Amino acid sequence: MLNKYSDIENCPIRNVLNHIGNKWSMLVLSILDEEGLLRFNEIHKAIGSISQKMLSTTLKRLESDGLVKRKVHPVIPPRVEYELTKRGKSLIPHIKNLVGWAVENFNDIKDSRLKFERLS
Amino acid sequence: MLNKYSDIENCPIRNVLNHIGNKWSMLVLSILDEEGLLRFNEIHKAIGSISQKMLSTTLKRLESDGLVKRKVHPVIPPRVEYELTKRGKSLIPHIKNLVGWAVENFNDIKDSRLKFERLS
DNA sequence: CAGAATCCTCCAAGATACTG
DNA sequence: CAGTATCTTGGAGGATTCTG
Repeated sequence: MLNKYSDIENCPIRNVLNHIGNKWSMLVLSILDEEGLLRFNEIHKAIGSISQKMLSTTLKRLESDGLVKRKVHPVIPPRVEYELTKRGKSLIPHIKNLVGWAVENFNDIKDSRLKFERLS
Repeated sequence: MLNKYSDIENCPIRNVLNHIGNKWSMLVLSILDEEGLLRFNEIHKAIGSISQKMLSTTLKRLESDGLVKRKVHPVIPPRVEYELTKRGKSLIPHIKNLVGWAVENFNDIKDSRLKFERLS
């Protein structure tokens, strides 16, 4: 370990992103927070642009981290429902704060980007 | 726009991740917050494992978003210093909250993962 | 309905070498 | 010292097909 920032396995900053910093995780968590209990296809329709494979992968990762609970009803056709766990719910406020910051600052950031491009 | 979650350009959730959800941005922001004004090579050494190219790319993106200020001193050899802007500083508390959550929950998450793997 | 399996594309990220 | 300029690659993500 070179220093306190370079230890990938145990650096909390790095680990945050490896858990929820991928393309779909925060979006799925936010939807489950807003909509509550949802079936696979309901989440699928809510996002619209996600593929079945990526939704499946994302849900599996969130389930393995204990952020989402998967309930299988043994009926035909299958009925599988997803909802946030207690741990998942505890993450929601932080996501909302981040989203709130992004909403507040997005226009200014877009302006900064335009200025930056004109100077390049 | 299919619904409120699927509009990639204007969805704040998606935009948060596109800005700071890449591999190095949050780490660089955190280091600049803790260490204050730093030269290019000082950041490079602080992280250790990042390549010059990725550090350059990351700093440029943060600068273009107005999160980091770049000061060039016209001397030889070159001296370039980086520090957080006001906007960059306003993001720090949210990052810290997220990191705090990750630190608190990381052991439990690792346990969940092990259990999940044993059942698969 | 809820996915698994397969194949494919593309780009973030890395390695290396060079420079004002 | 503080970067570019190229080249390369692993793997996230996507498209399509199949199934209990």
